[in-house]
Amino acid sequence: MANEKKLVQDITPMGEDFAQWYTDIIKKAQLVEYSGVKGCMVIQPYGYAIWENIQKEMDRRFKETGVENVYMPMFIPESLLQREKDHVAGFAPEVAWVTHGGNEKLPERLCVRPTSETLFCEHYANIVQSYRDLPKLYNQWCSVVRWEKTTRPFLRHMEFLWQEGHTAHATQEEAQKRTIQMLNLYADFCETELAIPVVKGQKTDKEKFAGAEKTYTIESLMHDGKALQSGTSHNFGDGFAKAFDIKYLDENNELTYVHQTSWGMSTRIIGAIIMVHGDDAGLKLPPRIAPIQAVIIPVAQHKEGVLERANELKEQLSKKFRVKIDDSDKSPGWKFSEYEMRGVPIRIEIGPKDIEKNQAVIVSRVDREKSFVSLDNIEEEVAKSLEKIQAQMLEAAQKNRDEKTSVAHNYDEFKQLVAEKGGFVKAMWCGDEACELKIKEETTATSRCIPFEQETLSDTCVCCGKPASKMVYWGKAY
RNA sequence: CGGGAUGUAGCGCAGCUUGGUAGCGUACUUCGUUCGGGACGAAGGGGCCGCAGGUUCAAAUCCUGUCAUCCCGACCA
Repeated sequence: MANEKKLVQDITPMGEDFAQWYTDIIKKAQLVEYSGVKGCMVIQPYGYAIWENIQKEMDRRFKETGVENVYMPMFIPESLLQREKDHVAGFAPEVAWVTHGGNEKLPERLCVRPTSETLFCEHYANIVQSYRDLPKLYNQWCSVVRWEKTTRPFLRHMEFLWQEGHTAHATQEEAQKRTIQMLNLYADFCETELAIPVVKGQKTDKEKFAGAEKTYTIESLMHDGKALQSGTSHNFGDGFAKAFDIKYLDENNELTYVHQTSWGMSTRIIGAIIMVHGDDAGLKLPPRIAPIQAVIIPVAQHKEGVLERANELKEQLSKKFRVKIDDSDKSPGWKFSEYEMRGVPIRIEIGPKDIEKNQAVIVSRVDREKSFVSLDNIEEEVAKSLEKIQAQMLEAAQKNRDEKTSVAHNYDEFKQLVAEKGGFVKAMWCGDEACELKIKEETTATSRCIPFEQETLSDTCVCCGKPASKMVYWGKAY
């Protein structure tokens, strides 16, 4: 359709004010509502349904690799949190403390979990005795609390939902293998299910997780050129095992420390879905996780037989797809715009003219392209259309990311790219944290990751000019 | 936590300069006509103006404080 005019009022155009566009969409599409609790948001049914679909598929993938779900307490005694030095230093500034039970002051205060490494470690120390007990591949779906200074829907809540996987292995090799396996799982999940292309790589020491030996990340790029860390996977080596005394007897009857990993993805990823795919008409949800994959809009529904046929169609399609029918007495035009704004991948129009011809009209959210399909093979047509949309969305996101990825050969070029173009800037780095700090200080860009796919852009660090062997993705981030 | 902005009906806003007890658009309810890209008419319902103090005969309006939200930094998934 050539009709490009803005149908939905009150959504600030992206180009005008991206941040406002983001909040407008979240409010208009009813994903999140602010609550009376500072920094905590109400995730509304439509937003939560996206999370449920993400959970369902991710959980399936975890279990396929042998992971089991567990549930840990939400409180951590202060003494337990203190056990690993780097870990507590990293999280202490942002934990919430419980000091009273009823009217009585607690002998030891409890923190509300900001993450559960310490609890898993304590548990593993209890249950791991022999190499036969390993590996332990646990995951939990829960919420965690971090006392953030500022919050934004999905991107930063004081309490947020996530999954945290925690594994214990006999050897460092095995732990490393699992760390990378989960990173790859996240990356594949993002690309296949969410149509979000990611860059896989390792975090620099400055950016790595508190207590980790190595932190890996998948980084995605939003429509405004800012990066978003979309999932992480850490290898702890035996650092936590030593702090928590997690030992097992190996085949040679020798006491050995376990090697651990942890990995997580949060509701923040929903923010990525919005910012990677959305446009000025509203949300655009990847078919695979869209709560409603197809909405049926009866046209001239007061005419005889229309609603009946539309409902039949709904029944038929519901066996294979997530389908909604809107038979409210709003005008068809209103419904068209509404479901576009809410990101529903396809709309099916069915009216008297269609019924006469035994057809329906399928309209894609991606390009508003209309196709007339016979009711006899509509299931196949819907399936085909959803698949096509999923592919188109990934392609568009890839194109956007590629266009916003550039190479800086020297510092002037680097500064200019970060300031004027944004996006990912690829540049060589000497490995010295001082350069990272200087770059952040002067450009506000941070090192996003040292990608697995390395290129040699030059022999010298873009910042200090000393010899460099690592190519790094830099960018402003959420 | 620093700098800036904004809080008036579900949402978007006007009114504030010059105090006199609240209005517009949209959404909502009912009825009728409509229905293939946000339909039209008529009649209704809804707000002690973020909150708490103060000044005043009188405060949405002036003053102080506080809270929340947004933007830019710092911190972080």
